Amino acid sequence: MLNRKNITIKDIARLSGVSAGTVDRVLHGRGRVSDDALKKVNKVLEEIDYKPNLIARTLGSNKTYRIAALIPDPQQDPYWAQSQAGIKKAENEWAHYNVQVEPFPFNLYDKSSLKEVAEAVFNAKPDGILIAPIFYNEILPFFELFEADNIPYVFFNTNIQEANSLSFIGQNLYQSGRVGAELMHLGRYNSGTVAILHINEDIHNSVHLLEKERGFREYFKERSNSVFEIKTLNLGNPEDSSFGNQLSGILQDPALKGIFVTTSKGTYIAASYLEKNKKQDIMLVGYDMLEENLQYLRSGIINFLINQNPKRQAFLGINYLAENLVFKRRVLATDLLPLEVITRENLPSYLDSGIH
Amino acid sequence: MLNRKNITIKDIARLSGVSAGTVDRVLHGRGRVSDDALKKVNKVLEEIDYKPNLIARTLGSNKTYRIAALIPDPQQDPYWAQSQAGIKKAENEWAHYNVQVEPFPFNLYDKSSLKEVAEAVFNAKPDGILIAPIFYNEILPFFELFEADNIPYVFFNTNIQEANSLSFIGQNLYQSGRVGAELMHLGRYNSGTVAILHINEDIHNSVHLLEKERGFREYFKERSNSVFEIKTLNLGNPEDSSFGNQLSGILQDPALKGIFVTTSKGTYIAASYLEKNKKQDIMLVGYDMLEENLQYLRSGIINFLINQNPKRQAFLGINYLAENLVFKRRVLATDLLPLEVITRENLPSYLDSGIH
DNA sequence: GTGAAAGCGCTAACAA
DNA sequence: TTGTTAGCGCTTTCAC
Repeated sequence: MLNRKNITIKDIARLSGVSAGTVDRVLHGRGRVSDDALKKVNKVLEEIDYKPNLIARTLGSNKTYRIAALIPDPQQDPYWAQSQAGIKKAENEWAHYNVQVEPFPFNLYDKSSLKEVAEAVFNAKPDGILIAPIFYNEILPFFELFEADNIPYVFFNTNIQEANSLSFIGQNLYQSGRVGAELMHLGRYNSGTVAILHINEDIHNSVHLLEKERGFREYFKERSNSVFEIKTLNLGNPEDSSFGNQLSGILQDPALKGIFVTTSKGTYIAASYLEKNKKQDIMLVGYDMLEENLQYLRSGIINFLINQNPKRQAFLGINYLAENLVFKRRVLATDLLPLEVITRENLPSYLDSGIH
Repeated sequence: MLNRKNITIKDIARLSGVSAGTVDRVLHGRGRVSDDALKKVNKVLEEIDYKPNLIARTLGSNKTYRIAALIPDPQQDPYWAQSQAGIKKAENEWAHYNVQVEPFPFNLYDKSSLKEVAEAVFNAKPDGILIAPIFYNEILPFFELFEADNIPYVFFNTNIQEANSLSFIGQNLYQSGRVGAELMHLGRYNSGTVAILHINEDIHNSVHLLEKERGFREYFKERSNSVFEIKTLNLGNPEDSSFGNQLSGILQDPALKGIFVTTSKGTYIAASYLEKNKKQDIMLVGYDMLEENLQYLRSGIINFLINQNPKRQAFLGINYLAENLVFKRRVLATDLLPLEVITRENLPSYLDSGIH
């Protein structure tokens, strides 16, 4: 266990015949440095393996970083509540490094709200921004503003390719649909009807849902030996009067063998209808570990949940921003999280482990 | 975004009318402090919410921590190679805090090797120890020694209840067997023979394997509607001449519908036999994302892998030790990781994500 | 027992 | 353009 002493700025200063202050200036490109000094320092830097002591750096600079979190109001949806939990967790872990996170919640059901709140974020001049950019048109104009101010921003949940985000954390939606199909395919049936349900009170993520549908359909297209008929149903707000009728309608189809629900809230809504109609033998595959979904998973109404891991997504989002700010570290451009399959039997292990 | 300045040791010193040094002595119980001073400081501490600045602490103390990692030789087994990868990852992350990890590999196939290496660990007087305590009798006597030296140790992979380890990271093996059974149950069959295969060249973990078997059997016992006959087969070293015969033997059973293999290496060995014998329709459920297993998962020979996540187990083990040493943080006593289900379709997402 | 003071490695303000 | 200096908050040594 050799304990080679680390190289410090002082060492570099001594070796290159300048002062620590000058070395600091060279290292950070701040301030005017003479060509001569620059050369001398760079020469030394090339020869040795200098790793700045980040602990000392944060202590010395004594700076606090403020991150703004622009996400849908957690109170409006359990899915987004989990995101918020991830943000809180990350904030706790970074508190040592003087990183603070301020939430800027917007109304999930009112696009203009995103605009207003984004405006507020911009005015707050944070050091970094975490965004769930679910309303494309509303958020788009702000990216230029953020970039003009040199404020790094990270996306999670939804990606916007055209923007210059520091990184994106989410899942491969197409592949997610394929996993849904695979799980459905595991059931005992090889023919009949399978329904894809978009229960979509928040219309924002229709692109999301279509990607999942595409993956789902393509999986079956590749398998000629299974002769499912795949139907898509777009259901709107569960409060609407037509909603119940439509849903009950398809449940009457005697050929119906399985349902793939593309949203997390939709999953337990569909489950409740299955239960009400005593449809025990229909495979139900849906999304996310919402409390309601877990109940139905335990009771066997839901067969599989695909975990989109909203908590971890947001957690990683803050992490990436913080690492970039504190450690000036270049971070992953795209982080696609694993498509976790939750079943009745492995559910307890997911709940027990501290990760989720 | 209120920026309440943090309370420092100086503040406490001023408020209680003593010096910073004395406050430090009180906080850490080091050194002799007069009753009077003790009272004054404690009074202030009770009234305010003091959170030590851990960054400053590590910088100030300028101490380096050495962690010894006592694990099977990674070169002998791909499973343990993954553990080592986790250790390396953790070491990198903690390098800032002057935490170093030194590997102490022992021979997986020679119990006495563990003894020797443990001896070497003890002599190295590390600040913390990560152990995969797979040979019970050999490692047991060392715990007293470690404790006498006040060296915290953390288990992963295998737990030893009687020892006073700081924590244990692993999985619930019984539940893991249940998940295996559940996945098997998802197949298209409801009757026939299902084989549990213990392919166990390293006899050490027989307890492990029996726990998995127990879970597997109990799952089916709870379901009277499925009439599988469950057979257990203990196979030894794949190099042995009898091995191939035994394995081929059960594959001849026309009633055989599925195989549950309880070890990671055993999984691809069983898969290779299925492939050789062109047994396409037999469900194969096994363990871990070894490269060989992934091939068979992709080609459809293996249906499911349960991920024991050796990399993450070891990673967390170092994390827990480091947090305990650096931050004096009390850590989770038992961390049972999620029982991740890997399928052909979600595999890419597991490989892409940086976690695994 | 206790306070003063130096130091951890880096940053940043200030003279020069 | 540069070196010096005074911190950041805590630990640790060393007189008293």
